[in-house]
Amino acid sequence: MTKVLIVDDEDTTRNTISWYLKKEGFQVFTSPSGEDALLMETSIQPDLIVLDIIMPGMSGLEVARNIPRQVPIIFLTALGQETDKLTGFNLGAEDYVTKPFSPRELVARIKVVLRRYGKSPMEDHISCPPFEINIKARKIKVAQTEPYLTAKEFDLLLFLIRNSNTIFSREALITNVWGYEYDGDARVVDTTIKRLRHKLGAQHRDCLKTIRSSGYMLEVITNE
Amino acid sequence: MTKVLIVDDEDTTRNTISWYLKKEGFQVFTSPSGEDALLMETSIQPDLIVLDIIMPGMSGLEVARNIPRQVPIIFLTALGQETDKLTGFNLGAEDYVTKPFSPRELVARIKVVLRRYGKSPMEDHISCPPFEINIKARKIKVAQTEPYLTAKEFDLLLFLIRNSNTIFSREALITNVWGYEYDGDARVVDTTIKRLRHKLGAQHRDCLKTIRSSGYMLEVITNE
DNA sequence: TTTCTGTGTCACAAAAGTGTCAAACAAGAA
DNA sequence: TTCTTGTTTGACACTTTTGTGACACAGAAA
Repeated sequence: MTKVLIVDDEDTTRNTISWYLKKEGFQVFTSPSGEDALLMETSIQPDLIVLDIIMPGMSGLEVARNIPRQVPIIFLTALGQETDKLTGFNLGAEDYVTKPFSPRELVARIKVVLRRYGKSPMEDHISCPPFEINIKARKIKVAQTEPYLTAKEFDLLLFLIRNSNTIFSREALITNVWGYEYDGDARVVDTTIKRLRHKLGAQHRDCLKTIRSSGYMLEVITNE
Repeated sequence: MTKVLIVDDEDTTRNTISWYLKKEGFQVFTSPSGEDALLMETSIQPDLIVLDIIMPGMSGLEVARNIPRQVPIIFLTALGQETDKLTGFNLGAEDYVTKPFSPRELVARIKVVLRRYGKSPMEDHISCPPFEINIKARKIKVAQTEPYLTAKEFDLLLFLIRNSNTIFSREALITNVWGYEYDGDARVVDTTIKRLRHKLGAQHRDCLKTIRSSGYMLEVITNE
């Protein structure tokens, strides 16, 4: 699974790119600030970073300077900031995209850079009986049925499937599925789990285990 | 099991951080004062310390200065104490978090620092015949069976397995399993042991030895 | 605009876990 | 044996945690 981290202070930009990349089967992480991005970088270890240069607080260039690891970066920049371009390439930038840009173009460039780095193409299908997930289409098949899941439901289930047979506290699920900055009641998880169980039907609702006073877990049969 | 020591004079701060960390599977110790913290540090040998700078009595910086061992420290500081920041980094601070802070952010930073130090939050499997413990799923296998254990039962058994063939007094078990702050009858241990024995069944209930007027011990065969 | 869908919050009911207690019981000392 | 001390156990009350339906609200769609 190829991980891409998007750093930009504008919500719309983040969301747009994120949406297009998810559709292509990437695992997407976003951060609205350079400071947070640095933290996330270490823990996520993304395969590529899309980095806005102009941000309040720490600039994209500073972020790039402070990343210890060698990771390809694509900078987003306003029209005609030629000096930045030079600095950026010195910092190991792989590419530049000038705002405003077409998301499709950005996705294409991301793919090019990843290919250059020998990253395997993104996964687009996961099989984890009884689940079959088509990531690009964001569709899930359980045994014969193909229940309709909303965005959050899908994300949560996908995360649990990727990490099956592991307990996650509500907090952990919040940070992994709802995201870093989400601040709200952790019991949304309960509600979403409930909705998922309902949609999975009597047959498979039991895959979603409650581990009392610890959290939730997706249990699937492992044939060791 | 990764140990984190939290030092802060405010009860709420201590408790909040503690709660979030425990949810993530860390073993948490807390201290309301710098003096105590120093004592605890030597006996506990935590993997990371979260240290408030401003405290009555000994300040966080002094504490840091007096810790002989090399251990990563994350300082908590009030907004804009820039001078402190410098001093702290000289004392080997790994990170700074400015109060007020989001607990989720702090947890994320703690994980980053621990990763940098090559510590992961949890091991995931223990084998100690006839016991097999899957920590990620909080499941325990005894010979063929897989008895359902409640949270406390699991914690107690896990502790005893980790420290098998060692006698613990009820008080010791209370502080290690129930936690420092627990104040209640130490005889809960008796009840929990009883419930465990019941669930282990006739085959293995004898692993849980009673050492009259000393405490309890888990006895397993060691083949040296 | 109005309508519809997805998402989060809340309050309450139901379920499950935990601690306390007292009586019955065992071990060891005198 | 008998006494004393410490342990086992079941019952019960109480607390915590979870499930669920109803509702509010925002943003997309019509």
